[in-house]
Amino acid sequence: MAIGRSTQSTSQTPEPGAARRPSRARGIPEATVARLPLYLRALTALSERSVPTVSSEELATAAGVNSAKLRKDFSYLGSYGTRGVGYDVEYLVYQISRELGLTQDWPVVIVGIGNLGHALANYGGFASRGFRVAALLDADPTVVGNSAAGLPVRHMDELEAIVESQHVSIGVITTPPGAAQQVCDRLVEAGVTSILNFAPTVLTVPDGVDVRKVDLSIELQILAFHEQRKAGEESGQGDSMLDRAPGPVRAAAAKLRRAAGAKAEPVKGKPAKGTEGDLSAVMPA
Amino acid sequence: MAIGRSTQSTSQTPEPGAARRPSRARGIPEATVARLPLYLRALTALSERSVPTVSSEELATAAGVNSAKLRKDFSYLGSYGTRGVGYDVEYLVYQISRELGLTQDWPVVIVGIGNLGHALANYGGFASRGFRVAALLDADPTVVGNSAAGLPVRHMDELEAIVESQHVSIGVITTPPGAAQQVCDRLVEAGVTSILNFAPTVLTVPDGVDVRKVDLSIELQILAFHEQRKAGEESGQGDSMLDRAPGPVRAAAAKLRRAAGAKAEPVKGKPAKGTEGDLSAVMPA
DNA sequence: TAGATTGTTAATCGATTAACAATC
DNA sequence: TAGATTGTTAATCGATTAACAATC
Repeated sequence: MAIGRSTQSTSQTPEPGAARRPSRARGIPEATVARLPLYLRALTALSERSVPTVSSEELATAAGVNSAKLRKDFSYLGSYGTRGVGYDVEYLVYQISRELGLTQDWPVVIVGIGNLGHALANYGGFASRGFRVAALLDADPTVVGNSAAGLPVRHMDELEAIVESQHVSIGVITTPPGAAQQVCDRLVEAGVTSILNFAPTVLTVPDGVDVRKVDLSIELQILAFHEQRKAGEESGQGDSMLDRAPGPVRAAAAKLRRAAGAKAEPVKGKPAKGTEGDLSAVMPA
Repeated sequence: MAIGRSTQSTSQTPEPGAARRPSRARGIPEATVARLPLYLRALTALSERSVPTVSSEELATAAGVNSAKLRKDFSYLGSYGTRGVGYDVEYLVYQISRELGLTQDWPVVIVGIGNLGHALANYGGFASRGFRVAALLDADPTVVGNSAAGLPVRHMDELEAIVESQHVSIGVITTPPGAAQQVCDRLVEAGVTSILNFAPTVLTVPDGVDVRKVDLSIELQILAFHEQRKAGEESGQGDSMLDRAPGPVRAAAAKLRRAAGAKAEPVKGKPAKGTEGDLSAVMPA
């Protein structure tokens, strides 16, 4: 591990764990920042319907949060509402946009134009909120030159020149996991200071660089956890007696299993739901 | 809002806001559950390199968290380590897999086979961890019948039959935003109880249904917020004097602006970085 | 003025972290 | 035994929430 580099997993919403990230900027908590885009989206929809004002209760419902939280969040931005009336939709759209930095244009490069990179290049929500695809980049000569979303795919060699000439500060990584760190290093070296990582890789970046990650596999695993819990509750089946045994018994069993050099192998291809994990691979006979 | 339905935004990591979600299952905090997949990924990499044991410090580094947090997380699962030695890699892979429900197979349907649905269907990480694509579905007749990732795209009409016959409990929504709620309703009605939503829509689901969302646009906006802050710090430029003014002054200005019927319009197409938001649209002359 | 709704307070809850006793 | 490392404790920090005074 290089000194002065933080492994900023800097993942989802709060995660104040990420060591050196200044958890609040100008006093706005991370959790609030993460909700501002939700409010903005709901407000934009109201704006399109020409709704002039909205109460915290209505807006909270539209954004999927509770109104106390919303009012608290807005209180960090300032006093933008009117007691007894609510919030001016247009005005709040502007204030939140400004707070999020969306009143300026953010050129973005996407590196790795496989299926996912292609999908992102075509993603409408990209352009709609101040983000502009400055370039699509790939290392594969058979992909370079193709066009995606009306833009040519350019070779990685051009990365530095593009980042510098177009003042790109945000990079999106959609490469295979093996290439992600290397691409990240080049982006950072070229001057990118914010990275959105779709590769299932923990990126190491210098201080001052923000990394957020989007990880399909992790999301599914979290759902599976809750799904399993639901199934267990409803059928009454759950862990084996042994796994529910009190600490000492369990520890002794663990020792046995380790001593046996147990090789764990998740069971695959079994019918779903109501299937117990096959313990035979790790349980002593 | 229908009674008995919760708008479970149930977004990223902690978000204990989500009203009725039982925030811990068998005592495992949500924040810990969300990190288990990270540990599992790091452990799997060690396993592939045939590393027999790992310390909390090493594993924490590989997963991008600190070791105190990792040990605390593992303490919720049980006592699976050996003091003075560390953790048995294979054994821990198995225990975490089991905890996450990955020792069983989870059939998944993907609804909406545009660019993103296509990308997900091809996503390797899908199959690798107990998730199996049971079907790809789309409402568009010109898409139905195409094949993606070796599977035929089937018509939405088949949704209910597929969910029931294959015991699908997890659905992935990659439709346009306008169709998402309707698709969600059908999935839930058919028996799906976990939904991963890629559409930028707040989904309303009955109690007992988990929703997680992945939202590219939100991630980029959060990055933009921090990026703007960095730019402001380094150049000393930031808000206008007025916007930094103390409460009462700001409130008075707000009132003026509202009275003027200000129309906010984010400024687009401007050169990036170092551009101030154009306030002319919302500021009184 | 009376009703409505914000902005803030204070209590509660959950997550993080450092430190260290337990123990391999 | 001595060194290493876990599992747990307790303090701290940040986020959520209900309630209500301020005020439109």
